[in-house]
Amino acid sequence: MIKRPLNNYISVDCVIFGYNGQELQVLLVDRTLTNETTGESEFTDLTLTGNHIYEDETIEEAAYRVLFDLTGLKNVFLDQFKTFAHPDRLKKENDRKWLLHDGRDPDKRIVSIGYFSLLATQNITLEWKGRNVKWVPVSEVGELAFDHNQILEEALIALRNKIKHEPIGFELLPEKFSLTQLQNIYEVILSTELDKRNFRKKIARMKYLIPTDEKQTGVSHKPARLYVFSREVYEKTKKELFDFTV
Amino acid sequence: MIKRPLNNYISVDCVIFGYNGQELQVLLVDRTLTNETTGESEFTDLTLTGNHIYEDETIEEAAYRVLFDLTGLKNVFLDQFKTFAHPDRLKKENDRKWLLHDGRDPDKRIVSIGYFSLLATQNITLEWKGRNVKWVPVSEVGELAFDHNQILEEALIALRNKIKHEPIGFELLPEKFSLTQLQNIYEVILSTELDKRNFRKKIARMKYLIPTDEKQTGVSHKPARLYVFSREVYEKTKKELFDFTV
DNA sequence: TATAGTTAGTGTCGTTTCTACACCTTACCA
DNA sequence: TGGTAAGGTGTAGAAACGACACTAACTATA
Repeated sequence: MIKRPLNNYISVDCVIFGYNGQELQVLLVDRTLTNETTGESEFTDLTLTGNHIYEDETIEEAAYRVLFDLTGLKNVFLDQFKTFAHPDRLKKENDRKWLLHDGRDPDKRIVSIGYFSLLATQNITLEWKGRNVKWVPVSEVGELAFDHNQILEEALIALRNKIKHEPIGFELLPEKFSLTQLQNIYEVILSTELDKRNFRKKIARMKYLIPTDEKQTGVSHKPARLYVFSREVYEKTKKELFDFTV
Repeated sequence: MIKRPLNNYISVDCVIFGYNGQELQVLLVDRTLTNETTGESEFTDLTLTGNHIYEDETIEEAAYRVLFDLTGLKNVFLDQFKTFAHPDRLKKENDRKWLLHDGRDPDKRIVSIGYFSLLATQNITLEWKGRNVKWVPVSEVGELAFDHNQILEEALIALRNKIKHEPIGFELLPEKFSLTQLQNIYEVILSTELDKRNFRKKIARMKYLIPTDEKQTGVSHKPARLYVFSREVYEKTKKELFDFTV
């Protein structure tokens, strides 16, 4: 394998959202600093999935690479939402220790470009760069490493804004999904409750959400009809809105 | 004056929009490379207003600094919209020459964080860092330096998206403005035509656009009533939308 | 001082969308 | 075959939308 030269002052952080049928989740990675002489853990906490980029790589390619390494998937929803470069963003005590241990200069300023991603699968690699990976409900996220709480917060803001105006909810669902699943996505992300009948009337107007002949299987109640999203129809029928919020 | 250390791999580029009553404009800066031996100009073109940041400065502070240097204003609308870091973004021939002449390494990769700004004044400094500054109608912008055409394009996309959902149009107008002025802003930015009566009905529903008792002066026709935007009212009355575009 | 020129400002009607609200249907399972 | 659990549907009143044309107010100038 050929080593490609790293650019060590640019990184991407990917806020990877998932949905388990109940809650919005985010993918986090264990960070444990082991004292080399005693072998004991100095601290352990969690980070977002981030990565440096290669010198000849675009930031978007780097973000897709992170996603591919975690999931094996290539066509994943990905959106650059904000960039973080505060001079103190890596300067908490544990962060400095971690960087030093990793052979990096904790005083060096690193720009991190934030992407958020919506995954339709819970199937992720369990180990990434030798570290454990897991889903954590967004509501249960505690204190994260670096400025990752802030990055997560901004990712949520970007997600909520985007989902209000663009059809992206089903990126968190399998290709074929039920309207109840979709409604739940909106309810969870926007912390709101929606009326089932009104929601369905709205969906019926969106010609790009197309009912199939298939139904749910393996449920112990009336199975729901499954829908698919058609990007072609969406691109054809979308119109521009002018409606700054009252 | 104390020299603060520069961070030479992070920069901000500010896409500064203005409105002259007719068109959307963007602020551009002359870039002329003078051959040191012959004294002749090797090329001349235009750039956006960008700047490196100081080592202890946040990127937002740097963007505000650029705006302040150009306008003397401090409370200007500013929005971080996208970050540009393509490996080849500074590698056009003229760009390499310019960087070399400036004592910088053209092979070094520089991340640029894009901000767009809306200015309510046409009063700008005429010279900035020894370079001429001028307003150019967006429709008449030719080929710019570096990747600045792309940055401008993305800024326009961000502006159009934002203005559809958030009340920011009047950031391009004086504190007190007429509804016709406001309508023109929307028409120009969204390349659309709006019905005057329907526009005004919509405005009437937005309680944060408040009519004053004042009228235009110095116009040779019926003077229009002036309105002001109230941020307090806006923050109180805004509600969340859920309406992904049909 | 009357008039021409210019922009401001306003109402209605038919259509679409919004909101609130309750019951029957379908399938599985015990 | 009856209980359980979610799926799926319609209506009516209110609000917003889009299309459409005339009068009002002010200035300049003849």
